[in-house]
Amino acid sequence: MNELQSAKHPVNLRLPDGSVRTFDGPVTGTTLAADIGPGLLKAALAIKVNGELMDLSREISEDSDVAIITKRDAEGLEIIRHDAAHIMAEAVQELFPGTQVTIGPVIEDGFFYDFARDKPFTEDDLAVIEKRMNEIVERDEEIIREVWDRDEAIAYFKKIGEHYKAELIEAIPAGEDVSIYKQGTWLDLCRGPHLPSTGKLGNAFKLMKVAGAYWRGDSKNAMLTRIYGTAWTDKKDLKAYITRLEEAAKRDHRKLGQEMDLFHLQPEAQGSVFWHPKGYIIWRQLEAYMRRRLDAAGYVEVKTPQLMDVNQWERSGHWGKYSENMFAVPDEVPQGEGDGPVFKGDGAMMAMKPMNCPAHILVFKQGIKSYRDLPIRMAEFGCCHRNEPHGALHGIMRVRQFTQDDAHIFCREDQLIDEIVQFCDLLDSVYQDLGFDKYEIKLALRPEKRFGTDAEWDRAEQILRDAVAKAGRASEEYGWEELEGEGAFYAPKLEFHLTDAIGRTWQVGTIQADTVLPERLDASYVGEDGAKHRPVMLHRAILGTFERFIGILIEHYAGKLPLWLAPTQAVVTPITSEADAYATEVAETLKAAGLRVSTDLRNEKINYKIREHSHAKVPLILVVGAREAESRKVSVRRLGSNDQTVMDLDALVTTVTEEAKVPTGA
RNA sequence: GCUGCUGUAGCUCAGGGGUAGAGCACUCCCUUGGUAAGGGAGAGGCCGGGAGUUCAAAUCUCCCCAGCAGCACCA
Repeated sequence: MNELQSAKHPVNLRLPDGSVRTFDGPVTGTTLAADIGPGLLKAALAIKVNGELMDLSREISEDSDVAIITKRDAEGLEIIRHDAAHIMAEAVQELFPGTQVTIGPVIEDGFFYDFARDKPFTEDDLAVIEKRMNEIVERDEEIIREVWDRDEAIAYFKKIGEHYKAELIEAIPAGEDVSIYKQGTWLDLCRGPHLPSTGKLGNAFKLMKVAGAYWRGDSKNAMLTRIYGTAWTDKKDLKAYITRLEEAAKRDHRKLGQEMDLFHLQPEAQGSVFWHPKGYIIWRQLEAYMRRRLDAAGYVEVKTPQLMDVNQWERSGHWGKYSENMFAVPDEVPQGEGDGPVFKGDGAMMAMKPMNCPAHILVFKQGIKSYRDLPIRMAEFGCCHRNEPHGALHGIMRVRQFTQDDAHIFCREDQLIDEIVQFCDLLDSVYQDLGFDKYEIKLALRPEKRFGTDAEWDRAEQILRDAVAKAGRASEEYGWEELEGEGAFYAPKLEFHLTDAIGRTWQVGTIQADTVLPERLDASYVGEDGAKHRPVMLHRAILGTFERFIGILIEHYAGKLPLWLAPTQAVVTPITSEADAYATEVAETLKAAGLRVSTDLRNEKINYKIREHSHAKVPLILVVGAREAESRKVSVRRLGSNDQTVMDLDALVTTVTEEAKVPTGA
C-alpha cells in the first residue's frame, strides 16, 4: 500500500507494563494483540501509538510505546460512542434515502449526529433506527480506513449529494489528504480512529431524543435535525446511566417546587416567579444570610430605581449593546378619560433596569469622593428585568424577572487585586455555608462586541489572572481555564461554577473588572494629589440570582434543605387526639424558641401523616402520644430516616435551636 | 427566535366524530389508629384559546398561546 510496508527493519514495541515485543517488520495493532493473546485480540478496539490513538489496522513501522485500547479504557468508550454515531448515520441513510449527513461527535455520556432532511425526525423514528443499528451490529461490517485526495473527496461527496460533507472537507487545507471510513457500502469522512468492525459496538446503546440544531451552530444557518444517543461498554452501565437520569429528574426544581408548594409560574407572567409563602421563606433566609455576610465584609447596601430614562441607558451603553433584551415603556401621561395607558408616543422612554451597575455609579457620583473613601463596596438585592428569548426560559432558573445579590466595588487600581482576593474568600465561605464544597473558576476573555481599548482589556484580564493566582485558586483543583470571547461587553469576568450533589455544574458567582463604565458615566474621585481620578469598578455576585440559586439549592439537596433553610422545620403530630393539647404545647414551645413549626391534628393514622410530611420534605416530624405527654418527651423522626429517638422536650429545644442556627462563615 | 413533541379535574394521566374517565388530593361520615397510603359517600371539567370542516368536534384541519427537549441566546 505504501513505502512503510517495504521497510524491513525490526520493530520494537513497548507495552504499558514495560515489556518489549520485537517484530521482523511493520506490524498492525491487530497482529500485536493476537501476539499477546486471543483474549486481548477479541477485546481490542484500537491502539495508542506514542500517545496517539489509531485504528488496529494501521501499520506501525518504527519502535514505539504502544497500548492496546479496550472498552476498559476511557478512550475505548469514546471510540464506541463515535462508532455508535457512525452506525446510527448508516442506519438513517439506509432507512431514509436522501438524508444528508453532517457532523456526529462524541459528547458527555453519548453522541449525536446532525442530519439534513426535509422532514425532521420524530421520536417515533428512533425505535426504527435503533432496530436497524442493531442489525448493522449483527452484520459485523468491517470498518476500513482509506486515504483520499482532498479534492477528489469533495468531488465525490458533491456527486452523491452530500453537500454538507463537501463543505466540511472544503474547510480542510488544499493539498492535505483526508481519511474516509467505510463500513459495508456506507462511508463517511472522519478523522478516526474507529473500531475494527461494527460488531464491536455491542448493544449497550440507546437513542434518546430528537432536536433541532443549527448548521455550524449559527442561528442564521439552516436547522438540521439532530438525534441524540447514549452508548456504553455494557448493558449495566447503560442501565446505570438511565437510572442517573431518572434520579436527576426526581430532583427537578420545577417538580419539587410544586410538590413542596414553594412557587408557581403561569402564562400571564411568563418567566416571572410567583413565590408562595413556603418558597419565600427560603428566599428570606438566604437574603438575611447574605445581608449579614455582606455587612460583615464591609459592604453598604442601597436600593435603586426600577425604571430610568432611556437616555441614561444610552449613556451607559446598554441601549446600544443590549436594548433587544430590555423592556421599555413610554414616559407619557394619558391626556384624559379613556386615553391611558399610553403605549406609543413621542415623549421620553423609560426602561426597566436589566442591571444595577449604572444606578450604582449614579449613587457613587453623589457628592465628591476622596481616595480615602475607597474602596466603596455598594451592594443591592437588585430586581432586574431582561427580555430573554422565550425558548431560553426554564423554571425558576432562567427567568425574565430576577433579583441579584449584586454589588459594585469602586476602588483604586492598586486596590483591585486585594479586593478580588477578598471576594474570592467571601465567596468560598458562602458556598461552604450553603453546602457546596466544590466549584470551578473560569476567566471569560474579551468578546467581539465590546467597549474599551485593547490595552484596557489586556490590563483588566491580567488583573483577574493575577488575583486568582494570588488567591491560590488558579489551579487544576479549581478547574482553572480561560474562555475566549465569553466576557461581558464592558469587562472580562471570572466565573464561578458550582458542582452540585450529583456532579452537575452551575455558573453562579462572577466578578468583573471594569474601567469602561466609570469612564462612560464619568465617575471620579479626588486622589492624594488633589486631581480627579477614575475609579475602577468591580461588578460581582456570589449567588448570581436568588431565583436561580434557590433552584440550584432545591436540586442539590433534592428538596431536603438544611434545617436553617427549610420552610417548615418541624411538624408536631399526635398519635391520637388525646395528645392534641400536648402536641400544641410542643409546637408553641418550639415556636417560642424561634423555630418554624406547624401542627397536624388531623384525624388520620400516624402512618399516613408520617408519609405525607415525609413527602413534603419536612426535616423533623415530632410524634407525641399519651406516653410522651405523660413524660413530657417527644419522639423525633428525621427526614430520610426510618427510626426515631425519644427526647425530653427541653433537650429537643436546645438541640434543634442549635442545629437551626444560620451559618456565619466561621 | 428555530425544530420537534405535548396541552383533558388541584396533581399524575387514560380516552379519541355521538351526554367526560381513573387514581391521588379536596369536603362530609365512620374509624382514636405508635412511625411512609384504614373504610365509605360526595363535590369537582368551556378537554389551552380562536377559526374552519361536519347533522354533530375534546377528538379532524388551520392559526394563535403556553409547557417540555434540544439549538441559538445568557450582555
